[in-house]
Amino acid sequence: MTAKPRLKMADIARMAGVSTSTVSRALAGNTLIPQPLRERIVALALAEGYVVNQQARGLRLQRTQTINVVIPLGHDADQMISDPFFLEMVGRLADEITLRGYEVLLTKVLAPTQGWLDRIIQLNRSDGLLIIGQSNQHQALNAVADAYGPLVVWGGDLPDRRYCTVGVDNVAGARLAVEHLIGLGRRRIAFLGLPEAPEVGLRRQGYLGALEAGGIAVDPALTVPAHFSGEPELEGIQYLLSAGVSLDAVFAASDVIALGAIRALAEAGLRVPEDVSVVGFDDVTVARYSWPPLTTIRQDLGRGAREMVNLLFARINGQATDSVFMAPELVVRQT
Amino acid sequence: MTAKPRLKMADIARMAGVSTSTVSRALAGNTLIPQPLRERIVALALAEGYVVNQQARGLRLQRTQTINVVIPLGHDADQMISDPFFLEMVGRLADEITLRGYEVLLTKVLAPTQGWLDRIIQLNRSDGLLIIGQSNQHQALNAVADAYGPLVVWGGDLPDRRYCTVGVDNVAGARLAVEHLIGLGRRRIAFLGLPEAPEVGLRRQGYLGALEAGGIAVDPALTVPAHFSGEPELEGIQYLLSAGVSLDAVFAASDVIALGAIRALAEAGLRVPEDVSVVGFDDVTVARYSWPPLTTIRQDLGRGAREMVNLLFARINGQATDSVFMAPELVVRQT
DNA sequence: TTGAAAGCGCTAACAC
DNA sequence: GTGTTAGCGCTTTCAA
Repeated sequence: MTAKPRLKMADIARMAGVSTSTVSRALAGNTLIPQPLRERIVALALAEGYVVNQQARGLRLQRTQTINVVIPLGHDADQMISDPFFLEMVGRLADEITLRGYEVLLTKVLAPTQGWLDRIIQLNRSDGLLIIGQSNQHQALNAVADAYGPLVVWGGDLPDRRYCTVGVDNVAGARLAVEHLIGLGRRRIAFLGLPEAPEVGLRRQGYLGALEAGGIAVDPALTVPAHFSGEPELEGIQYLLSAGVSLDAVFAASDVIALGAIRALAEAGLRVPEDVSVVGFDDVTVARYSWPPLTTIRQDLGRGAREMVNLLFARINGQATDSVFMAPELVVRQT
Repeated sequence: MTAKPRLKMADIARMAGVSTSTVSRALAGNTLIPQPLRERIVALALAEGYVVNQQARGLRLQRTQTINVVIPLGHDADQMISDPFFLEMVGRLADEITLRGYEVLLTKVLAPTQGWLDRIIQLNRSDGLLIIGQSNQHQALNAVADAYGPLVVWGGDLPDRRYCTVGVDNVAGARLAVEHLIGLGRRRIAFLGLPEAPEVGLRRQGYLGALEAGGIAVDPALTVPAHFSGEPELEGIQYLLSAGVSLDAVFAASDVIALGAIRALAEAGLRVPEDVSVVGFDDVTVARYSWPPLTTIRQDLGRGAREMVNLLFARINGQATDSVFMAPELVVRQT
């Protein structure tokens, strides 16, 4: 293995018998350089496998051609992003960013500490920030948004929000879900999810609103704080069942929680949807693959990612942008 | 929104009444600077929210403190990485890389063209490459590995492989799966997967080997090229069923394909596992959440990611490394 | 049309 | 101990 030294622009310049200025201009497609020479230099670079060093270029130009996708993990103690929703979002964002000729820097912030956002910005590693989920960092986001423009957040519409946000109308989505369950004749509807997470909190608001509108009294025993991912959501339902709480429906704050619940119900000998109806939230890919296929509230991830990236690039160009909250959609499948 | 100018080291130096050299040394924890002064400078930087500009630092130091996670998409026409296996791998790698104080640059290569790997290297955006999946780039990887050290690939053990690889013994895994099915008394075992993908090809080898060892004649009609992700895998099984091919078991090259198959079987009125047994490959998170829970071949993603990152850092430090192929494990659940 | 030279923000060899 | 200075690889102003 002979580590061959990397080429620099000066090498190409020497080979071509011109200065680095000329190479730089030629590679940038500058029409000051006559086309034949330009093409000769471009061909030479290609043949030698030379590409401009982005680190040096970035320092000079004061930009990085990179977007930082950040996942703050304030609630989730476990180190992993295991929720497929986050993972799919990362994939979609990466597609959109790549499409625009930018690179993706992926950052997970395990325990957001004072100044974490400032730090990321000062590091000068990206031209803009895409934050997936507000976690428990609503105030930190507000504080930074006043002084730093190129920032777009995926999340819910919280009061006093001053940062540009893309998301779904969580309250409306939850209402859709619970109204559907009520329409099915269900009355004992459990809510599974950690309400401290902003979006889950909004979904719980929608749940409570729909119950009230349906004339159903809220039973606090039917709310179980389930984690966003991992195994613990199994325990949520198991806890309810072992406590002897009767229920005929479950509204879960995420599809993963819903799938866990279905499994726990099945293990307890309850049939879905005959004995208990279940509705999830997200319409993650696996919701379609589970059996029975999961009824859920669809968030259009593809569109969400596109909106986020569009807004971010607008903001990078100094434009002001509004937030976008998309209408959620009930996808009735078989649970 | 007042875009406040970013601080540079010179600003901190002025505030502290010292030179930038001193600040640089202090921030680096250099003991040449007396501890009180060092602490004063560190405190000042913290108070001002100053962090060293990584772009400038990287140029000077000739390193980026960044690992490039690359996903070559040679087979899959669709732009998305939708297979949860890839997505989970990205998450795990990100965890391991972050743990070591490095950043993650995520790159998807949609249609790998001549010289794509050289280009990534010449871009100088990372200190090492982690390639997820060989796709159809075995030769390109071999070619580059001779001259570029810090490169580790997730994939199968192909002949003539010269690059450092981490993966699972795909042949053994497939054998495990098919032996299990044979042990269940199954004889008409279908194989679902695109054999052009290297790992799938190896899994098919194991499938054929196990059939032979079990004294079962191979029926070519039972091999259906199913895509790695997306909906098309549904069609695979549907095609078989509509063609009137009888089968009593399915070995799928991935869990996603297996889940699609289960759904197609259910829609055709066939019960899993009563009428048809199904075994997947990967043990992706959702394999546990599906109902019935999927029997599958487990690849230890956590360990795999750890091995890849460890090997990569060893190689960054100039060490030679061996490849690692882990023993797969049959996880018997209910299909 | 092309090249020389300055400078992006940082680190470290060298001088004091 | 601390500061001066050179230079990492590039782009672009300025001069020719």
